[in-house]
Amino acid sequence: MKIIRKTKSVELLVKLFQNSTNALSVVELTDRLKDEMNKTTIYRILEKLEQDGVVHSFIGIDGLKWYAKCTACSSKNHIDTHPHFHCQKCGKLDCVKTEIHIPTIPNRKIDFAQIILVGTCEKCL
Amino acid sequence: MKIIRKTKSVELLVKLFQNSTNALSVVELTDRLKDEMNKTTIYRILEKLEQDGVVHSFIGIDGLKWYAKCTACSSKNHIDTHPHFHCQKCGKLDCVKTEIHIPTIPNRKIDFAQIILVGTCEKCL
DNA sequence: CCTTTTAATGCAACTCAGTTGCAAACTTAA
DNA sequence: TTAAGTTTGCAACTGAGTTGCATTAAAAGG
Repeated sequence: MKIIRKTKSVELLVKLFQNSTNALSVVELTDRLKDEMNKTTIYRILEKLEQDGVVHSFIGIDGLKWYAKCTACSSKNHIDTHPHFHCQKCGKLDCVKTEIHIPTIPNRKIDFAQIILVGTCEKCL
Repeated sequence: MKIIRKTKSVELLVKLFQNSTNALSVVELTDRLKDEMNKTTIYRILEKLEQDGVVHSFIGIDGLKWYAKCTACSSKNHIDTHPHFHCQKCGKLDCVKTEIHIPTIPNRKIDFAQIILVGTCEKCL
């Protein structure tokens, strides 16, 4: 079992997610951390953090890769079923706790659902 | 009101969507039509077809742009609320008619939801 | 404390989807 | 038939994400 080593870079990234209620795109991260570490490093650490169940990722409606901290995930069981909310005005993206019921579909097996709610957030209303 | 001109390229693309029950990625289209037309043309025509309510687009969980024919859309009212089903085995992606109820979220305005159901399709089961 | 092994990082170059500018070809209208 | 407007192709570009390889840093073993 290969556990991620807590290097400076890893701790810096983890802290960023802990201090943030919303999701972060890799693009934003590489920009904010461009003086601290290389973008390749960021991509690699995020990949490991996801494997370890620290963060989860998804592709936004902008086509970018977004990461957000997990609250109840493990390396084996990623609960990605919660929806994400994308504000079209400020561009912020966060996880929402609201559960959405996914109906079964005849003759198909649904493993998980990726749900992105698009609209206007609290601040921008 | 600028209506799309029905050139050979446009008709070819429209026919492809009419004969297909599932969604088509631009990548697949540019490959299938590489002898008929340029990829720039494909991107431009799809953009216009979407404006006219002939097709609708979305970003798949693969990060690629997918298009599918509309059944009840107009240039003004795109009903993108229906979910899409992505088969992880064969990679096919299609529209499903199953309606999914989107609950309201306090202090937020939801314009639309992008829902991608990921699993195994009829054929691959 | 020093050497060996292993893992983490940076850099540059690359891939690939999607975009843009411009010139050539084709339509339409006068 | 000419002039104006549209569509297309081509080439070059953009930008997110990836890969290979050399370098550096950290753990392990004496």
